[in-house]
Amino acid sequence: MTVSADYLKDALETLKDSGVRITPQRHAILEYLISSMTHPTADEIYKALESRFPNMSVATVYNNLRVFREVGLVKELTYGDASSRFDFVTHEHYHIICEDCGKITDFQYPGLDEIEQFASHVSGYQISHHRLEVYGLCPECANNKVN
Amino acid sequence: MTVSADYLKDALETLKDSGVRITPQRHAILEYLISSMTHPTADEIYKALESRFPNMSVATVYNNLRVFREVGLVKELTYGDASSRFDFVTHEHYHIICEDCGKITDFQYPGLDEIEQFASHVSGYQISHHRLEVYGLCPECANNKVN
DNA sequence: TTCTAAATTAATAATCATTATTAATAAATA
DNA sequence: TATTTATTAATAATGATTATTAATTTAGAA
Repeated sequence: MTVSADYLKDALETLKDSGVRITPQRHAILEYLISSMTHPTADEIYKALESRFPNMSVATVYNNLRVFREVGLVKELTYGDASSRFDFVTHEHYHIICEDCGKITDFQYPGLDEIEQFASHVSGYQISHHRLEVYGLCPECANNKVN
Repeated sequence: MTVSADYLKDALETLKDSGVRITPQRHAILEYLISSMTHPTADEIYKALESRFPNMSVATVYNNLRVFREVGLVKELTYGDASSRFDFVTHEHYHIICEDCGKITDFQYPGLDEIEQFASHVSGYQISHHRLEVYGLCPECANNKVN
């Protein structure tokens, strides 16, 4: 079983291999992304690290999230709302999003390759990947609705 | 087989039933959404109607797209890029998006209810709907890559 | 028809996430 | 050590979308 520490170790390795310098800011952003399971926005990361890096700029967070995206360490999630969320890439998974509180829950589901093949067949596209999200009410919010 | 004219007729009916006034601007925006198969942005709609409505404001386009969304006539599509795209709602379908030119092609695929049930089961969420997109290269762009 | 209230529009200002710019700093390498 | 390069921080700029507000249009009552 891979734990957080290993994810971080592997991520730093990936950066090193890609010729990207490992700065204290990058280390902290990565650490936060891995430890928090909340798919945070850039601003949330910024605020979370404010006490440790009082001088860090929001732009630095954005810049490094872009760097991480480019080397494949994070995925940018864009839903209808204002800002992007960032997800540390571990294994393939999908998201269930609560329409009330915005919480994002991971789940795995196998075998959607079939859809890609079908799409390729009917459209003539060369498929590279797909994106799937499920929307609904999380148990807490569903419960609140009842009361 | 339902044709464009019928879609428009039904859409106007929906507006009427919802107590939403049918203004010339709304008529034109709807007409454009239905006729163009390009999933346009608000700005594209604005520019397309500029000659017929020289005084129309961009805000009017946004306002009315929101009204249409609220009565269920259009869906707002948010991808990674800058601006939302708007899709007139006819039958359920999915999108294949070209990663090169941004073209959006519709396709239909049955029976993804199973995923919703699975997601509900593992997460405890009350599922309302899902969203799926497939990404790749359209035939034209794939061809250009070769040359 | 005329009057009144409500809805809609147009113009414009405001907001807010993200990106660009640039000077200062830190790190890698010669 | 000297020099080049990457990175940061601060800030300005951008651009999509929303809010505000006054003017206009429409629907329905009198």
